[in-house]
Amino acid sequence: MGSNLKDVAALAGVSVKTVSNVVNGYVHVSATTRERVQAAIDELGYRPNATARSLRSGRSGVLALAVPELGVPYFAELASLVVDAAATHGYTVLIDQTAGAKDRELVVLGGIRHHLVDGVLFSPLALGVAELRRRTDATPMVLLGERGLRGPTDHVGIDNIRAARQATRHLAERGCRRIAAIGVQSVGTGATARQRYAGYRKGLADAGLELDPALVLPAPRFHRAEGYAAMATLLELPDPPDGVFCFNDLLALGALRCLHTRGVPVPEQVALIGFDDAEEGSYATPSLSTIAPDKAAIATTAVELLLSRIRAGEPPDRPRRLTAGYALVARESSAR
Amino acid sequence: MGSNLKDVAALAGVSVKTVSNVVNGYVHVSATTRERVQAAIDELGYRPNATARSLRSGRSGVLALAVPELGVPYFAELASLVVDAAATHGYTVLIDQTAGAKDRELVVLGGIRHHLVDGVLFSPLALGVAELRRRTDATPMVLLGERGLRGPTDHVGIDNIRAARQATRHLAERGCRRIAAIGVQSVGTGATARQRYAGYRKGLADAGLELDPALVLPAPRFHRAEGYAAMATLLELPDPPDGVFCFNDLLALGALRCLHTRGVPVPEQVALIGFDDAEEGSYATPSLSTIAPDKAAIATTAVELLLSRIRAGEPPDRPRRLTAGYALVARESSAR
DNA sequence: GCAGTCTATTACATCGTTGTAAAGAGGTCC
DNA sequence: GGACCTCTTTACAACGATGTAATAGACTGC
Repeated sequence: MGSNLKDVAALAGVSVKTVSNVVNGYVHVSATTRERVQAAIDELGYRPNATARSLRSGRSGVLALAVPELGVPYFAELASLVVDAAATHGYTVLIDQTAGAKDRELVVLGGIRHHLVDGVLFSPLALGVAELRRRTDATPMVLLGERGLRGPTDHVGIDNIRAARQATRHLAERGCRRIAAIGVQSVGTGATARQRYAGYRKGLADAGLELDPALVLPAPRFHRAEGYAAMATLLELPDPPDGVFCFNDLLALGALRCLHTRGVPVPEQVALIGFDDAEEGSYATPSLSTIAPDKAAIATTAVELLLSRIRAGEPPDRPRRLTAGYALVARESSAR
Repeated sequence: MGSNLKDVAALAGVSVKTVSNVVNGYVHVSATTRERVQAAIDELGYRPNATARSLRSGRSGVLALAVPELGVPYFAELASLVVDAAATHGYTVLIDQTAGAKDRELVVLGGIRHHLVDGVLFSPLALGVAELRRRTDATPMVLLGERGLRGPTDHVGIDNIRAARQATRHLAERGCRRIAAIGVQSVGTGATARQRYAGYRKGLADAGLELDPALVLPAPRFHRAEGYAAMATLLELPDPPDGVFCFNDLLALGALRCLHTRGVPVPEQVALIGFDDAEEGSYATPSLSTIAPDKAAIATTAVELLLSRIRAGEPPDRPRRLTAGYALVARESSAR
């Protein structure tokens, strides 16, 4: 089965190039030779070697997607959409997991499978503008996530600050007066966390509320367990919160579980809002209010931007920063 | 930056092969040339072209993983583990989503990016033994999932029948007398669904319970919404169930949400058990009892089996079928 | 001084494909 | 009959890397 053009050519009694012409649908091939060649192809079960093609053409038809971890629903859903978006353009996607670790993110910057990948979609957690600026690899790259990163790189994301501000205001409008935040980060650059925190503070200000540092809790990895633990801490405060803005849905779901366990009614005593719109949240009880980024738009926009860069062939004169939409989805966890 | 060995060789004033020798750490290179070459490499920012290497060596260092959809936590978690397992062996993973559609699964069988992929991990939904037998592509392939498929292909999975039987018995032991099943499938071969259904019937028999066809509901895609709808149907029966075995956790979580909405206490009035052990289930309220397949074992075993086939280079004389472990995790949704 | 051994480096072919240029076959036109 | 087309097919080089075999040089030992 490991047949190549040469084998087919020998069997059909034609030159290698003629077989190649048949395979690629070149027009000036006589009907008889075409048939003969096709028969040989079928007999040998010939399949073109994508590696050789790629070496010849300089294009592999493969994109890389580097995310922290597929176990987090947001990244899994995003990956799913990216894979589909790439497929509509004839591209396949290679996945890299960084765990948000700086060393592994640097590997991504250095270049994954050099020349085997036409372009890179990268959702960094630990790296900042400085590292991005130092990048020398010429493979086109588009960042997913933080709109705020004023780096030299193309970028697609939503306006995190505005969305977080809106989420916070939503809780305030619902009547909350002590609004906590779960998810600030000191690790890495924590660009996402920082922006959502900034939005949170603006939202508080909008509502004329004071920032109480005791209500701001960290969560280095945005996992459920951290949300649970943070909520437990909040509930033990002398003056616990009546609303919580979690920087992603996993944190919110962890917090929700904690509230259930302690018998705290949601939303009556504590209202809750998350971020990401993981499908999971809409099936929780109570269903989870959240900020729903337009993930499909992010995926298709990012893929198209990346492909346009690949087609252009030259490094961008200046980075493009595209913004996708989002919506505040009010569900039961923040109902009045 | 698109430099190659030739450019480096020219700059260093040596032959192409010498540069290659330096890059590959060949021993018989004098210290002075090595230095000179290394300097040239650094100056040009040379990176080996993985495509060319791959053409030369016949190995790409890339595995393909074909799953129905990453949006389903089970496949996302599995993909995450597969990517990590592959990475420990220096391999990268390319992801293909089939949506469980027959035509797209056939594409996978036909070969993805022929020769650009060293091996394929495939979790088929629609295809059966007949199609697998017709496969002609020689790329090593390992199936993930259904242990029962008596096809010609290597395989890693858990004993679905036994696990499902145990789950059903678990509900019976808890006192349930009318145990429903959600998740039978008529689409495709539905091997997973069929096996879990078989286990369900055996479990009923073990407990001396009769099978009531009204309690067996379909779910073509194993999604939350289907679980919700099926549960709604069950609750409208004149004689509704007191226990439900859902063929995966998403169905169970959908069912759970439905029960909450109708005010049915879980597990007091209806007990619930799922399958897959999605992390989500352990944070639901009540937390979800489930069958927990050893996903890490499945991923590492499958990757290692696949790599051994790749190393061997020849098609297997006869397929290997490896079985990973699982555990029944009893949580609140089936507490006494 | 010369065979023999070892090191360092090189030219060349090759992996499978396709672009380029050119050659052969057949026909038309004046 | 020769110039000039068009259509079909071909040989060759190239993409970037590495294995093979060969070369040149340095050193050993007698």
